[in-house]
Amino acid sequence: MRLSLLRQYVFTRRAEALPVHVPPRRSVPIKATSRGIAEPMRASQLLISTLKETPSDAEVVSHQLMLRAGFIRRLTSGLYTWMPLGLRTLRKVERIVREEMDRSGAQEILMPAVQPAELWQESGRWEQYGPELLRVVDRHQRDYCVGPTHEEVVTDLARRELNSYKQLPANFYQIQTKFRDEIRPRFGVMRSREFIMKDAYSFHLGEASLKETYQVMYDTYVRIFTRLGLDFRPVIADNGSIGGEGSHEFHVLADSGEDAIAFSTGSDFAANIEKCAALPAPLDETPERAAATQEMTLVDTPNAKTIAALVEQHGLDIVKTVKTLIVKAAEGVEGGLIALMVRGDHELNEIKAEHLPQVAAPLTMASDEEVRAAVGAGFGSLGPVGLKMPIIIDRSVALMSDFGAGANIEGKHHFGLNWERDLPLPEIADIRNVVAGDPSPDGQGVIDIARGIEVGHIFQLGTKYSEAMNATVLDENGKAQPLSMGCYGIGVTRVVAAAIEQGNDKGGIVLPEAIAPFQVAIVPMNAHKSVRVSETAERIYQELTAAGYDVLLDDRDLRPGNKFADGELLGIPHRLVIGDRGLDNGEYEYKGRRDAEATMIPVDTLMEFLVERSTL
RNA sequence: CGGAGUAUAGCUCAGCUUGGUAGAGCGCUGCCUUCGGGAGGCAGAGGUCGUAGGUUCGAAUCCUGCUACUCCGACCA
Repeated sequence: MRLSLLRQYVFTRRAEALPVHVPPRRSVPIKATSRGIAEPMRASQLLISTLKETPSDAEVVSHQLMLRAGFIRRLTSGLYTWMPLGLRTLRKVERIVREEMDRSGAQEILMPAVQPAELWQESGRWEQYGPELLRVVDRHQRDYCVGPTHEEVVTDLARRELNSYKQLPANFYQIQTKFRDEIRPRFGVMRSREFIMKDAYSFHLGEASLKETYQVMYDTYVRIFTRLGLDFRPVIADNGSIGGEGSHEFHVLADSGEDAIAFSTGSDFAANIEKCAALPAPLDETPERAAATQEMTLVDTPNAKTIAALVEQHGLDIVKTVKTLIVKAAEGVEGGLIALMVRGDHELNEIKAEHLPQVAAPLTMASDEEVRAAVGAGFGSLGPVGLKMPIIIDRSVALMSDFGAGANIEGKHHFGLNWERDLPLPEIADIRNVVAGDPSPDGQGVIDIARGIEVGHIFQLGTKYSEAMNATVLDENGKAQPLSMGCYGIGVTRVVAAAIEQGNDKGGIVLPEAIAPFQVAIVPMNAHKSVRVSETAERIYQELTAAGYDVLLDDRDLRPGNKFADGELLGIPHRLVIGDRGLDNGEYEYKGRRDAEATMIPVDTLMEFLVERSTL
């Protein structure tokens, strides 16, 4: 179509659609700063929908504050509108991600959000993925899904476009809306159904090249999260069925995080607790079982149904007690049940347990009735002695001596138990969560536990998709070889929530300068009366904007208290108050978002002062 | 999917037990006053009480179905 025709068409359509409403001309034109953010910048022209009260359905701080600050509004469960203020922050996150991805040599593309079922059938995930995959049917009754991830599409792209080893390695990324039909969306944008993700996919001939790019992406992620101003940690993750060492998660540290991560106080080691190996004993203890010193006794413990009660009522050291948990066994195990034992002060790691071949996946605890039918006693009286089912004990349980356990008789426990004397030593496995103080699996230092929000994940996929979808290139010998793949994700929308989860106080949001909706808020005092104030505020605003700062001029007709409160709630790092009082002394008032007190700064030092205080 | 709960004004909630025709605070509109930490006064707008049915002379209130949302659990890069 000729451009002139197109113009005419567009013009006509526009004229039809918008015949009446002509938006008022802005007094200052919209423009782009050096950061590329187009700015409405005058508060009176911006939708600043702040709430004084906390909406009742928001559970975590970041969600509460994002609603109160007018960053987001909920449409329905798991779906959110990004309001002007929130979008500014989101765009800044995207921008940093994009800049660093580009710097790493990755190429940006944009794939469709809606994907044909055929590709997913080819990879086998149409069946595997389950109800989290939102499936839709078009008018021709063809099946599609709304993409939760893009391995299939990108592998399809690669098999069409990549033919030769000479085109490799290649890394493609996009920043795009995904949809996962989460069973239970929660915490606002932290676990929503629709979200924005940066996902990258690299293609290689051979492992070495993959590992090289993987390392580049690891370094790129460190740069990204550092620039975002977040307290984060790369954490070893498990590759599951694919195997290998090639997976890291990036976690933002926050108490409300959904994941527990174990890290060493003596090295860089960090792992998701789900996957962190638990060594049998602390380093300063002998990893051998102490000799038996007590006789096995049968004790009446009618009121001791829990470990805590047992310890309380019978003076047992908690590390001399064991928990016996009965779960459904994998098919083929006689009786259908299996017992798992961990020390009284430890917790079963359900992921590890589920991976045991004898245990049914998903892990299912046996009901009280099932246990009574099989054992003759209920929860609280279970133990290994005479138990007629397979038993698997944790490594640390194997090292116990003189310990107490339920006797499989209602209201009775055995004390003074010893393996290989009173009962045979069962199969041993690592089935517990590591706890603070455990030795680090890398042999250096001890484990400490922190909570984290997973904001990034990098992964060496290998040839899983390329083989399933027949994506090959010719190598130097003219032979077709399957592509090795890596994939690298960052939850962009989740990053915003995580940043707020990490940065907040009574006043509201405290964002790093790199991603705050504005860097500087200018609050003129009494601007409607003092021409001097309003003109000065206007001038500073122009100067700072020209200098590349992202500035909000709060020209709203509100009382100062409202503006101060809003500025804090929004998390704007720098605040300048322009008032007659200060101007009489040749000063502006400055307050950093984290500062307890405001400081007066001489008018002519403003620029240097801001440069010094700015973290960008 | 299992368990629990909620649904009344834009937001936070009261009213429901014991049925009698709709309330508060905040927010919003106008006017006045005020202007350095979410001011004050006056006047207003705004609700088919989630929805469908039932009981009743009469239902926000009692009963039943449905829907939406929230929380706990199982699930999950």
